[in-house]
Amino acid sequence: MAQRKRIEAVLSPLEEVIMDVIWRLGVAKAEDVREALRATHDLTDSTVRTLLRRIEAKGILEHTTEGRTFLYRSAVKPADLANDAVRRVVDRFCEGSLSSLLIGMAGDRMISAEELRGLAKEIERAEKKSKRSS
Amino acid sequence: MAQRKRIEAVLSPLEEVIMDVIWRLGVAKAEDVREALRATHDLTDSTVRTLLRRIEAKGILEHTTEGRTFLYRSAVKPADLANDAVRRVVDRFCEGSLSSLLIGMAGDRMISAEELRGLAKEIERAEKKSKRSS
DNA sequence: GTGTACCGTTACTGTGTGTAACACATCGCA
DNA sequence: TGCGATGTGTTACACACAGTAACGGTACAC
Repeated sequence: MAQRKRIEAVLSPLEEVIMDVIWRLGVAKAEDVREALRATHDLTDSTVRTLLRRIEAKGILEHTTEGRTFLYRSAVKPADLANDAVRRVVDRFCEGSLSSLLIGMAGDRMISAEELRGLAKEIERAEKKSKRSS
Repeated sequence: MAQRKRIEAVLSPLEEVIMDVIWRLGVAKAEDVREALRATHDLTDSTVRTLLRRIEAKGILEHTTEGRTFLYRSAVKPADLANDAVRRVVDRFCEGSLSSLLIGMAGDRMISAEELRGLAKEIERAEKKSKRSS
């Protein structure tokens, strides 16, 4: 598995909404984003562009150009952001122990013993496959 | 297991530091907190009190009085905060699926298949115990 | 009754976020 | 070749929140 990118940047709520659009579309120009959000957020073209630029400055987006038009795409996977966010949570509240967090989530019915076993199996399969191919 | 409290409030970095102190001490008055942080944060009495009041306003702290003195204690467990934080992350980045998050963390070497199995066992034990006692 | 310990009110500064106007460049077409 | 449309960059403003704290009131202890 490729070495994951470590992400410190935190996205503001609206920036996250924009990233959702990008992840859904894969590639998008400013106007695409604006269009996708029209129903929920009535932003001007200018606003959307500012947001896109800010997100890019944080290293979460990148763009290429097609003619004069910027094509934005995500520089990171959503799972990467999730991972780092969880890592921060674990470090802060669980003395770095992911286990204690999971146990808490089980008590909270967010996950069950069966699910964990299923995941373990799945992870092993993935590990074996990557070992064979390396 | 008692019904967990659902927490929306987000703590600022410094507020989190203060909560760390409270969790460690169990109960603390303003001066205790100030003392505990003296090495790392040189805050005035006034500042500490403002922070304590703000955290209490968020529902994370509560206090009783002993004479004229406020005794602060946490209204929530650290694990509860962690849980809600993770829930937010999962909702935002993993379409609500905790499994996909865990798989990502496995790829990231934050957790292994063996650990998941161990946790599954532990959780089952905890579940059985709580069933017997109910 | 005065100093001291404790709390409440108020507020200032800096930074981040949402929002956008306006200016500049370029392309296609009349 | 000049003009509207399209696309981007610069700059900025209002608001909220975080960190910080001064100041003023109240009550207890001696």
